[in-house]
Amino acid sequence: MILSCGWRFGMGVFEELARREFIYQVTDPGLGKILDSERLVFYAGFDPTADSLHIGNLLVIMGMVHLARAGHRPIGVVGGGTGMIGDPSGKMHERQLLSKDELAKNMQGIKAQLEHFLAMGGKGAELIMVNNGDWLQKLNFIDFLRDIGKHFRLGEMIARESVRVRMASEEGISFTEFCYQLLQAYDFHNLNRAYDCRLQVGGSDQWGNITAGIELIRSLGGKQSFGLTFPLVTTASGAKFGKTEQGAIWLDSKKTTPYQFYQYFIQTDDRDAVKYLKYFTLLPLPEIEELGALVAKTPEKREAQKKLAFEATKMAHGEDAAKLAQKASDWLFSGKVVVLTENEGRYIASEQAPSYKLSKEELNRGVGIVDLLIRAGAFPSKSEARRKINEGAVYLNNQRLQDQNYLVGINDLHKGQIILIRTGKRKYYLIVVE
RNA sequence: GGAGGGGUGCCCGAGUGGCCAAAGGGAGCAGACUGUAAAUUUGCCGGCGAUAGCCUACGAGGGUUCAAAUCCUUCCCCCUCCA
Repeated sequence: MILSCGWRFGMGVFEELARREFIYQVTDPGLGKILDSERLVFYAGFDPTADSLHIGNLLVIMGMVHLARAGHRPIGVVGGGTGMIGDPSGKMHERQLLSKDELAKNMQGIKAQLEHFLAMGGKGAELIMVNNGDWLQKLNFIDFLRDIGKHFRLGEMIARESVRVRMASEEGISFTEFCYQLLQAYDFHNLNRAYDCRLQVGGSDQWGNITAGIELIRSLGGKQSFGLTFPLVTTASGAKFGKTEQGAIWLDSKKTTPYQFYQYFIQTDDRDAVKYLKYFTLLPLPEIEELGALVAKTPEKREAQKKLAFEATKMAHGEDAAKLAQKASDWLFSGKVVVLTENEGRYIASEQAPSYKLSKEELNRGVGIVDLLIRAGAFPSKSEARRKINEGAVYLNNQRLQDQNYLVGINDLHKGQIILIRTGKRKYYLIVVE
């Protein structure tokens, strides 16, 4: 469907999203038309448990980017109120209340990241950032029951997928969690009142909460509002997307360096490459199709993965950082590097890859390989390090090292001032000597 | 409030007095093969330690016993039914 609204080569944003496989469910098939003919205010919610988002949030972020590019105004909602209630089902640990300072800090971090992504998407409408604690904490229970609770039917609330699954599960569901949908519905209603926000987007697990909001708005006499959910990002091999042994891949370069970010994406399964290009880059679809053809024809060249890694890193960290990450990766994975020159090593270490500083004196004395592996962060315990050495998983300057008692010394320092440690096939650690 | 069932390692789950650091599966890591892919296959998978061994662990505390994940007791939490 080609609509005449001018701003996207004739393709409406909904169509674009659809072709990029962003659309999982829509509350009203007419949404596409409205998105192409009106400027809407829309929102997505984020958990303020950390001062950074991670790539599990990336699809929602990119969805916002597409919408914002098309002229729709984004609101980022941080769950400072709902986050306080949280999910109490995990037995021991009651959800910690975030302090005001923490919350403010986390919200600030998330806001900056969203703004960054929106800016990378080109000029779009300015982001509004709000904390739902601002209104949720003011609520009075009796008023809430009378004004809001009245509009909810228990049958519907219980029938919701998220609730039903939990009720059927062994651990059940607490009243608090059960009420979550009310609060999120109230958020939407509140944003609808305050900003004329008429669209909520989110992950597919948010469907029930979103529709609850839409119904509440309607019951309270608001204009028609909409919901749109994005699919769950999966990996072809069944692993969780965005999880590594070190934990989540964060968007904050202090938590996950651009090099690590780049590495995560370059390791993408062939079967996922095209999908991720559509999701996580702004490359035009025809270009993505071409890359897809290359995956089919010459998969060993990994062109799609390289492009994906570069573009995704660029979105998250900017073009300069993406180039640095790419260069560092090229060096390390060229297959030729036995010993890095000082310049290369310093460059990689300072910019990107995990590195560890060692003094010259200490190196003169010699450092046990097991200790060094732990200090460099390669393994969490000596047992683990020893085990891996025995398995042949440890490489010193790209030479397999199988002597647990090996003392790393000054002789391991060729050309430059760098010692290259690798564990497994692709995890590098640089030891920088000074 | 009553009756019954349950809480085991990252997750699922077996184990009802010693042979249990705890079967099996999943996830993860590593070796082989490869393309920084997948599939396959092999190994590892609480910590310290070269081995022996030691320490920490089966919801939390206390107890019985030479010996407890397993028995007793108190407490906490979850599920189902009844009130």
